[in-house]
Amino acid sequence: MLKLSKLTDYAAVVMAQIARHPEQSHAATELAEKVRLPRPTVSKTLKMLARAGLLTSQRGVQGGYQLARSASRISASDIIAAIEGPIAMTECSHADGECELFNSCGVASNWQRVSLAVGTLLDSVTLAHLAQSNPIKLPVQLPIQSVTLAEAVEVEHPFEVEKDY
Amino acid sequence: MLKLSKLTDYAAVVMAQIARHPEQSHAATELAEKVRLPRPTVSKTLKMLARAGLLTSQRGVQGGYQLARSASRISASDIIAAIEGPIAMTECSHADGECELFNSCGVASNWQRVSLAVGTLLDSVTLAHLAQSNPIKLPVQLPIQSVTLAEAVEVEHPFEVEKDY
DNA sequence: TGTATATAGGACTAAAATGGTCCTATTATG
DNA sequence: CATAATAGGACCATTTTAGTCCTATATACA
Repeated sequence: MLKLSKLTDYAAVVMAQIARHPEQSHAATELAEKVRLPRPTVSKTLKMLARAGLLTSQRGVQGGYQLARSASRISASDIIAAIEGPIAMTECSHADGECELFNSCGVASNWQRVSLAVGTLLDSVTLAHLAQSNPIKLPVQLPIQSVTLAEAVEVEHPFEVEKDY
Repeated sequence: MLKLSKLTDYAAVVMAQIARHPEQSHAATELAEKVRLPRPTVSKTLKMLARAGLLTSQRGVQGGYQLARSASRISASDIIAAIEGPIAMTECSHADGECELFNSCGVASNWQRVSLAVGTLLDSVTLAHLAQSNPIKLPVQLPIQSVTLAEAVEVEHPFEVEKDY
């Protein structure tokens, strides 16, 4: 499914909620009510987001959470990474690969490129985008051009993958 | 992590192996040795791929698996979907949403757009791309322009998300 | 026609990840 | 000093995933 975890989903919802009132401080209890999710769970995601540096926190009376920077400077991948760790589609996607099958694999480097492309895409989506509840539908030019991929035409010749069709 | 399951990873490796010799039929045992993975597991993924229509199978002596269509007509999302089901980043990404929080959520429609964009990206990557073991690094223009997203500039004004920064 | 070689389908188990709750600090306000 | 908030982490139940294995079915060919 290539699915985000529920907690990541909650995180996005909560972040969006905060982004809509960035000037004030938001307590876990308040946010839980707003997004209609159990308080302990909301609290847990808030802690994770704060530890990742996306939220600042204030303890004590009148405390709570605020965005650490503007919503347009927080990306979807920031939020995902805060909850699930770095975005990597495969085991070997991250640099310090310890997959002993790396050599016999044959697709590793290309999966890494795909992973990179997905990462770039998710970088380009901001919390400001997500928080907008009544979106204007405008095409957005994504900076995918910077991601390199093998060219299909070149592949087919050496391996003759097209022959059987 | 937004990670693919191991089986999906195996599936990609096995498909790539087959794609490199598309004219011949490949038995599970042979493929398992080539990719150095346990036979039952490889067998399982092959069955899934066949059931999804990406491979054709032949039983009996001299039987085995072949690509159902050319490698350039099989996409990464085909492979992912064969193992993990349809690509959907969030619970509510697929049409028949039954998330009771949909209304209070506030980010649903935009996550759906992001999910769509990731799907489009994965559609544009073919097995021919993946199978190429020594990739030529060429920029590829992805058809992401067709995916609509909320415009950040428009978001910031109504909710004043930029004010606090 | 029988035997060997394949895949098909699904049951089953063990291990890991996830979701969710709760408890005990710590910090800040007034 | 009491109250209200976050910090950190322990803990458990549930679900998902990985992996194996068994039985049935189909095909080739001697």
